[in-house]
Amino acid sequence: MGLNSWIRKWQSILLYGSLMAILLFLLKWLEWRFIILTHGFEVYAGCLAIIFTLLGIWLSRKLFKPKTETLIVETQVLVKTVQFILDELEMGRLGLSKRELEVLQLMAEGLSNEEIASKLFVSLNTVKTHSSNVYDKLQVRRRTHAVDRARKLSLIP
Amino acid sequence: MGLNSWIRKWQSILLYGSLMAILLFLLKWLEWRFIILTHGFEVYAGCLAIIFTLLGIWLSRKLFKPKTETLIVETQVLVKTVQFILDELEMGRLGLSKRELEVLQLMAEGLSNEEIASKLFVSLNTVKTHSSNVYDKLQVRRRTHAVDRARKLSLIP
DNA sequence: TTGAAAATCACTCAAAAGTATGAGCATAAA
DNA sequence: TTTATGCTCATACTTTTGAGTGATTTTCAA
Repeated sequence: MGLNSWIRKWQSILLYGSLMAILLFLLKWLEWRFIILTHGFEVYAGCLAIIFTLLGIWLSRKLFKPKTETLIVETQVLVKTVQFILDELEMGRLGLSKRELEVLQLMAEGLSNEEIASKLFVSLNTVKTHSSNVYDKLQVRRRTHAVDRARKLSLIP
Repeated sequence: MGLNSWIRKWQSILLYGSLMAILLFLLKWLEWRFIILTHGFEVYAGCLAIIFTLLGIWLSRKLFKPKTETLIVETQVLVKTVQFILDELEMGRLGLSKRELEVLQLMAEGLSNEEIASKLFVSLNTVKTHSSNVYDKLQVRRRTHAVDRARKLSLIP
């Protein structure tokens, strides 16, 4: 509960307290004027009870705020992604290493393992190892499938 | 509001009414015994007021179900699926046949030639022929390269 | 400094992909 | 009717890719 509403709550309590006091005085005044003269004490007490019960109900409804239920509605917003943003979260989740991502990117550009090897200045076998690791981590068995999945996971543009 | 809860509500009201009556009798009894003898009438009325205010609060909280206020929070979810439109012009320029495009699309989804064959109900050799033709027309020598180029030419999503 | 993860490389075998060539069939256009 | 095109399939062969295993070096954080 925020400070503001806390203050408002106690302001309300003071206000209602004052109202109660005024009511009591009113009743006291009425007592001498009419009620006691014409009715018995029980009627007076009954009126008092009813009035303050109603006051209590009113007070309660003012003081205690209704429970708020948050309903989250997702609105889809179509956005033309001009710029590619790597999904670091997915990267972490899959445990893809930097080198493996590099190989994946070059694979996506259509390079053969041989071409990737010469581009990264490593041996063909190294590229094979990296790509195999990528396949394991993406749970696929072919490079085309790996590329497709990686694209859908925002690992490559 | 259901019938059941409606009955319960009026049951409650009767119950609380009875309780109020009992309380009044109790207070009346106490009045003669102690309170009036030792304290002034104002104190008695004050006690009455406080008790019935509390009773009212309690009553209110029991009777009136807390209204659940639904707070709708809208969160925007980015959807980057821009409607894909096949570049018919490029299709005509390259002379890709319908079947070849089909094979290309399935290739892009990461399917093997074998899988494409069974999906299209043709033989593996047929798929090989189609894919070879695709490579020729896209001027590439590998399926990953073909997929990359096709994507850039808006032949596939 | 030490231990774990990452990066590097090799070797083998198997599977998949790609090349080349030829051919049958259907259909639509010339 | 002839021709061209697309789709189908086959065989033979080469190249590339992928799986599995094992090993060494590098890097980086605890």
